[in-house]
Amino acid sequence: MEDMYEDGYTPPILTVDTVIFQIIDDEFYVLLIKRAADPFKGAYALPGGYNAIGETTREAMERTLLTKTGVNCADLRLVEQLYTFDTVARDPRGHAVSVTYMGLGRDIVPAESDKTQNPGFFNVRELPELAYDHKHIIEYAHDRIKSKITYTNAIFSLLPELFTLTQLQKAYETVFGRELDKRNFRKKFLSLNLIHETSELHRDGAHRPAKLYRFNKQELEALARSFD
Amino acid sequence: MEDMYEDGYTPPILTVDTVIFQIIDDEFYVLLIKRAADPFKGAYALPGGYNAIGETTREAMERTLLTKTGVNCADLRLVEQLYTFDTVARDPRGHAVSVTYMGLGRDIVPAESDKTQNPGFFNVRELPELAYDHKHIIEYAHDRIKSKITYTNAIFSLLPELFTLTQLQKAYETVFGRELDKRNFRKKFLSLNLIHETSELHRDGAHRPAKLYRFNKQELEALARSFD
DNA sequence: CCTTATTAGTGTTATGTTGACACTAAGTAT
DNA sequence: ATACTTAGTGTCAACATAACACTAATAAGG
Repeated sequence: MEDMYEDGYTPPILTVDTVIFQIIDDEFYVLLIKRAADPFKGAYALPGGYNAIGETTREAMERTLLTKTGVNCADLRLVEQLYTFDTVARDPRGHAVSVTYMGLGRDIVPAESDKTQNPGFFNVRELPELAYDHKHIIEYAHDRIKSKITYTNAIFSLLPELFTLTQLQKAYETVFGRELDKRNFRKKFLSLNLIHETSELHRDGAHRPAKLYRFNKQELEALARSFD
Repeated sequence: MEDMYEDGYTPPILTVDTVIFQIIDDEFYVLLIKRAADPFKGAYALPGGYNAIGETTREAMERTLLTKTGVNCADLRLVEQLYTFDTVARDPRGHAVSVTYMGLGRDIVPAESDKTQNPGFFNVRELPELAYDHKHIIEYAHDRIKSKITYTNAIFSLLPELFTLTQLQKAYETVFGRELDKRNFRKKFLSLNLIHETSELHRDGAHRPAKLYRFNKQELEALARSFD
């Protein structure tokens, strides 16, 4: 039992857990599953699972996300490792180590099927009871993205390719959970030179149409100045 | 071989690696060992090792640090997890996952003995050839602490309990690797209310003695405003 | 076509922060 | 007493932040 490796080394259990966020109707949502088995059977939890030998934690994350929620990691716009938690006793057999990831995207639709475990997006302001320390992990991820959008262009990952300045501001407000001043926001954000105006307009009802903008890059880049 | 766990799950190899920094003579140093065995026999590397079953990564870090360098984690002033690297092929038997930690302290002395592996502090500006991707991990850790001292009081961990403003400024300059303006530094840092003056003076040669200061807290706290 | 409703879009001012810059103060050594 | 060395201090200009209200452009409905 102990000599799987030649020198008698036995590693602990390794798992991954993933926090997928997206904005829906100007609210911030996180992807959860309902646990089908003990421990915490019937409770909600982050999608995750065991990290098998021979796969990277990133690969294990992509695999478990697809299996448990039907979400393809390639449809996410930004994925990054968050933190590694020792405190998650995922497995009744003993101590487990969980590497966590955060993923951001738009129009992500979990697939309901036999193999999936009732995946769905939940408003982060009204979370159900969560298994393990997953509430803590979600808060950690939320803090990370709040911080990240102040010194990078990470907000692109939550927006469509073409967007109005109002949509951009709303995305910030949704992540921050507070309102921002319209004129100050526009002045500051435009000075960062992360986006450029297009010739297209967004028509959306009985009012003046808004110019549509596009990010210069759809990859993460750090800002010269921080944003807030 | 595959059924150590009842359901056939076999975890990958789990290791920890630790980046210990301290300031010596106004230069920034990192703790390295000389590898006694292949792979990379004879090359320098971060202290680290296998994470056994039943211990947390933090416990594995403390254990391997003590074993390989004689440094007791309790003598460090600040320890935090950095990142988990999949890319460290520590083990020729295959893919390994390495959880890394950063530790900061002062007057840390590695112990030379049979069990230790030639531990010593190396100036981060003149590093020897390093095993694995440990150079990358050290740079990652260095970036982290550079950033951390701009929005927390983390610098306390590199200073003695009583210190002068000049020593404080030198500590920042050492971590940043660049010089700061004396008047602006003092004005800004004192406005953060992290430290208070004591009645003691530091006499150090044929010149005006300097007031000694003390941190209000010897624990990590975030700043209201960022510092730079 | 005119009115209304609705969101888009814009500038100024006061306050605070940053960054550049040079001299006096207090001690020791000779 | 003089020289030397590090400690300690203030101003000003440039820039960033935060508070704040009106006009512009369109669609819908009468």
